[in-house]
Amino acid sequence: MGRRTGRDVRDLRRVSGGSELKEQIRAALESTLRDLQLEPPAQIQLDAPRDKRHGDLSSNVALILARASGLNPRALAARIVERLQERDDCGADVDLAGPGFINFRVHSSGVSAALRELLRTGVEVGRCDAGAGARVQLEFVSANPTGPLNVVSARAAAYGSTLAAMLSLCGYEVQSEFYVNDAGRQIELLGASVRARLTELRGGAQPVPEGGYQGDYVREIAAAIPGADADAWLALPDAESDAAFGAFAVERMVDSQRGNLARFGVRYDRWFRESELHGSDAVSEARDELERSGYVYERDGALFFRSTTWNDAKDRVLVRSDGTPTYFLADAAYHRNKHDRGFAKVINVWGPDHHGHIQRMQALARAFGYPEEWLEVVIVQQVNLVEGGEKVKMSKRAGQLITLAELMDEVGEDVARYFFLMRQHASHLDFDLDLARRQSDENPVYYVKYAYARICSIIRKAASSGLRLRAPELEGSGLDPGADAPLPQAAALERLEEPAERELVQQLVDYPGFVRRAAEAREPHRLTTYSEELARTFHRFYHEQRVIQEDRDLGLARLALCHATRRVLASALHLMAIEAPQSM
RNA sequence: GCGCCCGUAGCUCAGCUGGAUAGAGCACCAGCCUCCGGAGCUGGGUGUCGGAGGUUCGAAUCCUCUCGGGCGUACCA
Repeated sequence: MGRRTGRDVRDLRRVSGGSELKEQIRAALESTLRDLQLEPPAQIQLDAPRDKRHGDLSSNVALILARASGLNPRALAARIVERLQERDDCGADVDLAGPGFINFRVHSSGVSAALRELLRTGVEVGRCDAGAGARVQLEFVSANPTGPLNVVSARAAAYGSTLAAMLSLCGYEVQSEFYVNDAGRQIELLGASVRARLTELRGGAQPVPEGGYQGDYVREIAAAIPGADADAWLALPDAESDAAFGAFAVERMVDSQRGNLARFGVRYDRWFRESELHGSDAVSEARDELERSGYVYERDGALFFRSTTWNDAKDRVLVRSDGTPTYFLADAAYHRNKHDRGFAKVINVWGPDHHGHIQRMQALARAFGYPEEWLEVVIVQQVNLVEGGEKVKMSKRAGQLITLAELMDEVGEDVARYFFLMRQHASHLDFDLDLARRQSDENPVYYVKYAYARICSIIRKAASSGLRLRAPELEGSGLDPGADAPLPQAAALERLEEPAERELVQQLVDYPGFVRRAAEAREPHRLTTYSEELARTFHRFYHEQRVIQEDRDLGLARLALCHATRRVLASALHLMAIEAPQSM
């Protein structure tokens, strides 16, 4: 898989992203520009304006080309509009507005054709081939197996799993991975802590070591050790004993983390053990390769990596003066391993405490000779739980952590996922526990779910009064797939002319491109915004127009609109791993 | 000190990689159920987009500086 330049990506977008309608207008516009002896810009901007009065699509070409053409933007736009109006291949009414925008109001035949296209695309709305099968690895959470998952890990889990689903829908071959740090000093400490608690359980007295783990879960682990094993491990010399207890504890913790993540709707393609690297030659190979690269030197008996070559604040230690490898070297080996596995791109989702590590990691990738865009690091910012208007104090040492499991017990999986996804990942998140607990209209998750349930209800109701459409994706869903009535022809859908209907159609048609842009920007939170807006438009449509009514053709057209909305909402909720309820 | 992130309505935040009069929710007020689900809809008002420069037809968005807040800055992981 070769490097993909920005240009390649743009070209792909044009092929796969835009609706036919948009491409038709784009083509007409390009051709008009050539008629006027103007070179069309590399990428003609043609977007839906915020304000509906400006039409369905709007282009800024006149503003862009004004300088080159020697005309002021408005005059140039006027000439372009004039030419466009003479053509009949545009499928839209054209007019000039503002400082030189060219606005298109798509004919209703075009709108209905777009809707029909969406309804015909099969079960997977929003699927496109922007990724062209490129292999992407997405690593997220990767919390140490030394304690339960906290809320930042939970946020990263919601973020990462949703992004993975989005990329996958956009044609990338995604592998999700959890890196388990099951080696090193922290594991020894965990083992020693468990051993201390076990001794305590047996009536002895042994303090938890300096810097060890204090939480109750350590006692629980100790209590779960089979007696015979415990006897044997206690008899070992200290270092080996710690290691034995540590290994047991790690397995317990990983199982628990895996279980909680699964409950949270997150499953990984692979759980990668750091110990796997140490057990093979991977670590020493990474070290050798770095030494060959020449970006390595020895000082004070330790081996340093010259990461300052790539703007890191200081050089980093690879091997300590006592001869033991650092976590950083293991990480080097890990990323080398990722590269060897053939990923075209690797995305690491890290917590806020790791943002200082980005430079050195990028430096490593550079030293290994990987392309600049190969490694992408995303930081998911911290989470404040807010209750009664105040931040909940969380102290790791006192064991007063709110865990993912507790959060799910408290507010439910769907609410938790949605709340974590509501905010941009780079922003600190205030998680309002009071609001999250409320199962009411104030809680935005239910707003979206309610819209979905309402649509399902309408579909049921319509079927019982003889109004039904063929909708194969509803097989086995409990909703009537209505095998007898085919999808209305575009002509029938043309009757969807009310403002609420047109707006709904346009939001629906925009969905595939929206998902793709959100995926490429690594911003899954946009799905929540989109879902809420779509739900709002649907509710308005529902209040303004009746689906089930005398005029059967109009009823079928509106029912088709309901089906399309249902599919898109289902897709968005599915990407977020949130249940779409048929009733609530 | 250095680095990263964030400053948008009273509060919590959107703003889809530069577009037209900056938008939602919450909170407050007033309306809407003989009718497909009222967990809904409709109206009512809020802004020096932290500040100052710059880039250009056009800036919340890009660049520089600056002021606040947060986090990070281990031969820990």
